[in-house]
Amino acid sequence: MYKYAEVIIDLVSNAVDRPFHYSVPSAMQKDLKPGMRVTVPLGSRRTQGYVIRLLRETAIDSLRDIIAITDPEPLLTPEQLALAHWLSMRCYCRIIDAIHAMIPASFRKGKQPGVIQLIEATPAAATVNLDRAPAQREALHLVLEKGPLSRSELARLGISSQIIRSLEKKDLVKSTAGRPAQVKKEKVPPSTKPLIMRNEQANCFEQVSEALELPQAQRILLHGITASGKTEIYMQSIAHCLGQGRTALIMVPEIALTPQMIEHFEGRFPGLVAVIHSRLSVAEKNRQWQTILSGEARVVLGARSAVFVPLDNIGLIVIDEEHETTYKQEEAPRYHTRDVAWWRARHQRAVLLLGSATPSLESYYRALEGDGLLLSMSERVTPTQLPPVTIVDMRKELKENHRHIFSRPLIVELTGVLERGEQALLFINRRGFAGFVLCRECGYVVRCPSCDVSLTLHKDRQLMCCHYCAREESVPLTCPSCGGIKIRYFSAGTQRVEDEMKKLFPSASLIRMDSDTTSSRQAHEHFYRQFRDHKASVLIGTQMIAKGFDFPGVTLVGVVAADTTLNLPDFRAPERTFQLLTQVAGRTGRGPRGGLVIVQTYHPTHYSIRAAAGHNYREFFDQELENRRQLAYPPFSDLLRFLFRGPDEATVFEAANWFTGLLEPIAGEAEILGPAPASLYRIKEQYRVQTILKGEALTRLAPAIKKVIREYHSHKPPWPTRLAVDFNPLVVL
DNA sequence: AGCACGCCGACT
DNA sequence: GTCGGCGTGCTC
Repeated sequence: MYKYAEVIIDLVSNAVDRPFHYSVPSAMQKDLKPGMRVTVPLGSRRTQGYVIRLLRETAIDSLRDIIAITDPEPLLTPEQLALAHWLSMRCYCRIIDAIHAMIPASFRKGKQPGVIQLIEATPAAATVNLDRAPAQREALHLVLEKGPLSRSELARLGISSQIIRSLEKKDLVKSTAGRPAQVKKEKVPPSTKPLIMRNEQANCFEQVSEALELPQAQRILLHGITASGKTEIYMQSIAHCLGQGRTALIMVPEIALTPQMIEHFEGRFPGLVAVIHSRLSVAEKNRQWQTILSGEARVVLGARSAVFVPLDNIGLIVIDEEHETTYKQEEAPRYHTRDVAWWRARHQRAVLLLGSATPSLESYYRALEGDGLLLSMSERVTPTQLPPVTIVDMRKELKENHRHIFSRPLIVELTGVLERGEQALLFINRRGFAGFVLCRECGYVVRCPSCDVSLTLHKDRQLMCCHYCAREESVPLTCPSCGGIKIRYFSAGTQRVEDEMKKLFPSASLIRMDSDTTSSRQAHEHFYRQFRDHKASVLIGTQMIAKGFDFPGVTLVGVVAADTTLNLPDFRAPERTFQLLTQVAGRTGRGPRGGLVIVQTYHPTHYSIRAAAGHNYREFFDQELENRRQLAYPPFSDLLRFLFRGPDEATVFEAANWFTGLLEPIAGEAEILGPAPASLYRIKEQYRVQTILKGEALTRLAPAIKKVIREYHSHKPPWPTRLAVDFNPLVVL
């Protein structure tokens, strides 16, 4: 018998980030299982905790008893417990942070929904004589007749909970965890049939099927250009996997999880799909979770957080658009969905299928090196060509005295599109009107007083807005520095593009989509429909229009300023630019009239832009890989970022220096960069200083690093400086 | 995270 | 003399 339990306290604090041992009262020993939630004494009060392990013995002498078991069933599966431990080592997070990532927040407060107590008769009930307790006899009779009943059902039949308790005491009934009957969905989307695949597609599917038949975990990268039919391969692979009696987990970027997308899957696998994402209501999330726990759901479709769902017997994990940055969680636990998925694939001997038109450098390099399978598709499903891309050199435009934010070629093409009644997308990766406001006489730039960035002009509200802390200031009429009146607005945003469109083409109907106009999912849906139904001819937007807008009516895509992303001081800027341009370019040329892409840039010869224009992933990859090799950046190394932030500049540096000193003796071959001010040195009144550890296979250092982090947190007096640790961060700003 | 313990200022 | 301020330290 296990007399002791290892418990993780449900408090988000570094001070209790370690297992605590408790003794299990003998009455509880038969019920307590790992993964269960319990009430335990801690100091002078009670807290919730999670049992991570049962123990036969312990070296701790001052043991206290577990007070109670919270739910009838474990909240965490054995796989999730193992995964939580791995996550805490990999992401340097508290174990409780890892645990919280696996359980919906609504489950954690109060009782576990979807699980109810069912009252069931014990074998002893058949022979017992209850003549002197008629109420109990009647209750027992009902339970024997009608099988397990919930307390509420018994209450409806006139059996009080007092009676049930008496029967429990006599061991004539016992309560077990059960689930209420399923609520059936009213609407079932029309079912869809598998499509006939092209040769190339069928070939890729064949290879995935073969991998599914193998007994070991397999890693496959499916590199297919936009519209090459990756989704159909996913669908048929899922079907194959279900045919083996296994389940499938499908990850998509949050933004792709539209009602159309969900219907698509539900239509193909009616009654088998559970959908998990952050915007579900509490009740809906509970319902979806329940279908997973009960085994009713065989396919789980979800965004990032769904990678932790307690789905058993997984045969296939798909990560669609695997390069997307939304797969990285930017708060603790700072995991990458791809890494967690690969862990689970290995654990369950499943196939991990990564799909993308522009794979991350890490994934493509890994596949090229022979770690896993690389499948490629270079043809579109419909026999349309990839659109020709014209690069416009904005320096030349300027030299020839054309100062407009739209180059002459773009104006010509826009005119044509509007005359022919076609549609255009205008992409600009900045919201607002102007990126910064500058005095032409003294060069003064209006900056946010709390953050280390310039303010963005929002002309509609006549305000300047900080895109980091949302602070708003009025627009100065005269320069606050020199009193000059020659104020200019630099680098255009979506509002400016809208303004200029209205001036140039007053009769054109426009839609602007950015986080200012399109904050809710409903707004997103609304604009999507409007544009699809040709209620507007030009759609102006940020990143959010780069994905999922597959309209045959679109014959022109204009990238107003390709340099916005390229100029970010981040080593992944070229990769992000290439991905974005490729994605935007893929929005056109889907109809019979073909399409055209115009990219405006001040860096017309940059390889990211040239390769995107030539639809040549390999050209981009080879060049970028060489750069990464030179600088020993990923995939040739791992990065570990320690970000210190706090309100006092000197203290933040002091903390960072002290911590970095602790790191030196354990760094080994790894290189220590910093401490240095982060590119965004100040956000919301907080100074930010970072130290970056760069080296091959940093995971080997994990235990030692974990110790250093521990020491930092236990140092007295505690630093008022917060430390965030990020393994292989995607953005280093 | 919370809560007790502890060691210094202004009060019924 | 005590009540209570919040810095410091601990919780199986």
